[in-house]
Amino acid sequence: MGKSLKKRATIVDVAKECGVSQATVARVLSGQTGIRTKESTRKRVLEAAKKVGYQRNAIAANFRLQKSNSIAVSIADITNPFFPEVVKGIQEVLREAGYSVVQLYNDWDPEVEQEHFDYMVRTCVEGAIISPSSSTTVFDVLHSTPFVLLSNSDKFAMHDTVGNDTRSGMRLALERLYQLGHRRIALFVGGSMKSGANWRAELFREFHRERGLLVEPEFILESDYGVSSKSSLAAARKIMNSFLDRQDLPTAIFSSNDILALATLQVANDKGIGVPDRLSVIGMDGIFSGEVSYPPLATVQKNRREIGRTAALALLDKMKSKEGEPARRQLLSCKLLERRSMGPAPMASDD
Amino acid sequence: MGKSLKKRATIVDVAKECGVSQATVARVLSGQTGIRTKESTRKRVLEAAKKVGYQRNAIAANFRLQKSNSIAVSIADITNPFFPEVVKGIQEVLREAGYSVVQLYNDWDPEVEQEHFDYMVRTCVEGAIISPSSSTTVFDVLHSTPFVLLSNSDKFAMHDTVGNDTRSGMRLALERLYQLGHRRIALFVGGSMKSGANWRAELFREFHRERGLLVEPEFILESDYGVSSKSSLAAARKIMNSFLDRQDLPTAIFSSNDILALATLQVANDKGIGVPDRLSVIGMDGIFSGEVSYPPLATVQKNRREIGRTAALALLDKMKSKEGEPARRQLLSCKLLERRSMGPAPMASDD
DNA sequence: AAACAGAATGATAACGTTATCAAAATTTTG
DNA sequence: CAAAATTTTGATAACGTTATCATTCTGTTT
Repeated sequence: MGKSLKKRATIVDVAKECGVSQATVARVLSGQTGIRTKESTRKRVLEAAKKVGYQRNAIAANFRLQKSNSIAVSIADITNPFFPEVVKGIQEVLREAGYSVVQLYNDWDPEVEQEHFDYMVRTCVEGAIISPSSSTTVFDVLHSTPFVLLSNSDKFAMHDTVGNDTRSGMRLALERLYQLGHRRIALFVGGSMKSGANWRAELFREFHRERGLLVEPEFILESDYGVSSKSSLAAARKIMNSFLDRQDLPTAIFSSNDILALATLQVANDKGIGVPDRLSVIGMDGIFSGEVSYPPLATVQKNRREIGRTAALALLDKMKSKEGEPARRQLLSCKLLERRSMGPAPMASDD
Repeated sequence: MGKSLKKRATIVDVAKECGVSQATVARVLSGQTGIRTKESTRKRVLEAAKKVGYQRNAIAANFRLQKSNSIAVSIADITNPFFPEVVKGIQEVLREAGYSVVQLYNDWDPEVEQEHFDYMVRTCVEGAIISPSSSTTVFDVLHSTPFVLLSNSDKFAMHDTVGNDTRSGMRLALERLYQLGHRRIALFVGGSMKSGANWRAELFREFHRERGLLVEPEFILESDYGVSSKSSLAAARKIMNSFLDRQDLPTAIFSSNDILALATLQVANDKGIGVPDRLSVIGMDGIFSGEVSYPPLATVQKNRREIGRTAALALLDKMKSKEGEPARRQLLSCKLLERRSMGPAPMASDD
């Protein structure tokens, strides 16, 4: 406000400076290709622009062109270690395509999320990439704004989505554990979307059924998903603290995300339960902390950057496409990262 | 593009719908307080707006008002675990103040950074919070855009800065180590800004001088700061792998950031060097990974969210202030977080 | 040198909102 | 009940850019 901003130069100023019409100046400076201008005037204009310190007013240009040149990314919480890498992937692609990216964080609050949707419409973002705060998020406000969801839930099948094939990823881990001789496996899930936990438990039971194993109900553990990694960690630690006291421990624990697995590792270390000698621990996501834990955390890795890139490309696609095309769903495959927290099952009699 | 966006409704449409002038509609819908409108027409307008699905066109409004309502945050890399929390703090404050935040990542590339500065001017951001990519970053382009730097370097003394009092933080750690009986301490610094390493080494020597200890030159270790946490970790691990093989190990290692310390922990674990029994390890920053390492990492904690909040408040301040006020420098104090990777120095004769 | 084609330039109208001022409607006052 | 005071409305001009069309300036051809 108070700044003595001596009115930034406009094309009119440039035009006056070098004695041509503003139309000519606009032609030269609009950054368009394939405009015809005499080389000599072109030069004069560029010099004059430099002299008066002209900088294109993007607001005015956007207004005239009726477009914002910006795309919104709506996620719950940038401090969740899953997201930064995703955002980076998104940025890479969208910057390349000439868009600027506005990020909106809703802290898992559906109301804030809806406000953000309103904001997107108001600011005329040309598209959005959204990680829904819950499985019941409604996107009505965005009826004329193209968007892509970061999700692998069936609930959003009517929209374009990009997600990880966590089902296959989970199978990958379970099968490898089985192959390593593990027969007593526990499942540790976080309950961010209540529904999410269910399919995991289902798949877990299915896996056991297929192999004629029976599932010990007590081996399906659930932890509240906190609003931050810190609180998730604390909640998970608490559950593991009581679980790992039992006599008949499983030989392996598969966790639906790395935070849960890291909590498990910590508690195991504290209780002197050797990992992986007595207990194998596998997580899911591939966050950085898993690289520096002890032992380093085996995990089902999601390629987060690729998710971001794929989502961005999908959005650009959608923005170009006609309305009424069927929803496209992309599931990226996960990769099992066998780090030292997993190993062969201990001999049954050893204990 | 292809979307059949049946021309979104404008105030003109609303005006037609309820038979008043667009001026009246604007008065009702501009969201301004203290405008005088008859309650009955006010209601009519609001109803009509709802009916035609009016959403204020923020681009047009911003254009008219000659302001963007947005603020830029320029940082190197959002996947650096230091930043997300800072950004969160910034967002909290700026959202509250009614601004939207555009984030720009330059991946430590000064050229990209300069492009981002140009972008800020073009898009008329009303302010910027910048974590300089190097100590030689030039801010000339931003002469009429208020900005605040995230830095504690003297190099930027002419600008408003918000940073951590890392000097005091480092002393805090060293003094505590001394108090715990450590006399053979090593310093492990990362060389992001070459200059940064120097003051740390200087302070390290000063600390020893004050206590009549002599500094073993080989106890000052330097690691290249990678472009990502991953590469930083690898580089640090390599250095520690050879350093920790020596016979006369220090009893403690202070690292200038948590990544270096976590690498140290890992290598120590691998080599069977007990932490903290034989070696105390302290890091700096307080990133999440330090909570899940083994043992949990003692660290000089920077309150990253508070840094963000403080920077945002400082920027809002600066935006309101007249030009020509002296640069304000805020250094937030750090806190020593004594987790289990640090402990009393081992008895000299024990080994 | 006249006629033409083609390139370069200029004048002007949008884009949707807000702000200013004048006009109309309403209420208050003598 | 008229005049004044006040509230409420309407007409209109910006904001800086781009796009359209008309115009002027080139250079080429007969």
